[in-house]
Amino acid sequence: MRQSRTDLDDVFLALADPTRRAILARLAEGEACVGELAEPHDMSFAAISRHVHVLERAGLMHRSKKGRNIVCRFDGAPLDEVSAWVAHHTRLWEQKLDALGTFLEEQP
Amino acid sequence: MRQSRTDLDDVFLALADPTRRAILARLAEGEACVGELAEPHDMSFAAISRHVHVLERAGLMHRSKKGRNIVCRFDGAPLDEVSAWVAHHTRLWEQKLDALGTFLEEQP
DNA sequence: TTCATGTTCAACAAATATGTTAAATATCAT
DNA sequence: ATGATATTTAACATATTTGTTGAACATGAA
Repeated sequence: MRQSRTDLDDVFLALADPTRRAILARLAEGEACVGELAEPHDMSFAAISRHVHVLERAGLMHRSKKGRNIVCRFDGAPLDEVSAWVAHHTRLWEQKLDALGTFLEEQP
Repeated sequence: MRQSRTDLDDVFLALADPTRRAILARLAEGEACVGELAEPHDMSFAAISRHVHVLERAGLMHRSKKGRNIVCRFDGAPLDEVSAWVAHHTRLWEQKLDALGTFLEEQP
């Protein structure tokens, strides 16, 4: 029944969880392996591993093997789409508000 | 087990659905009642009504009664938080990339 | 080889999301 | 009052998320 997920769906969905945003915040500071990402969280390793997959599905990070670690690297590219969506709609809204204000001012 | 939802969770979650983004896009053009919002969607009225509630919970729109209609109005305020989060992390990431580039250039 | 480490995967449980239909509620028009 | 219109709510089904634990796998070290 559900429409297939778009890229933007995946990105917004990935960002809609505080643990995942924390992981991304950590990765924005520099690369880290899954173990390091898990460390600050009171949650099983496996759970973090899955959060990492959700972030990867959204394109917000990439993994690469390095010895027995998996190194994770932030990728901000999908955030551009988010920015664009938000900016576009914010602008539309503000224009409508301005138009309304002008209209009200012009009324006697 | 689940941590309580934050404002940002609600906003991102609300945005993570194409139907809801379409509703918001429509509202950014100007206010509309629930029936008008439902019209373009091949989905039951009740389903749209619930999407509207999700958007309202996120603070992205407000409802007010007008006769037998419920008028919905866009509110872009929560998008500022989204913008701020995205901008902050994009900036961090770019700084790290720049720093890495500089480091690589300085290597023999 | 053997053992510890880092990570994923499978199986499961509980919570949440998403949609449906039908009944309930409120308002406007006759 | 009666009936049509606009919206919500309840009851239900299904799918998805999110977490847990324990087994599986790959790699590096002894």
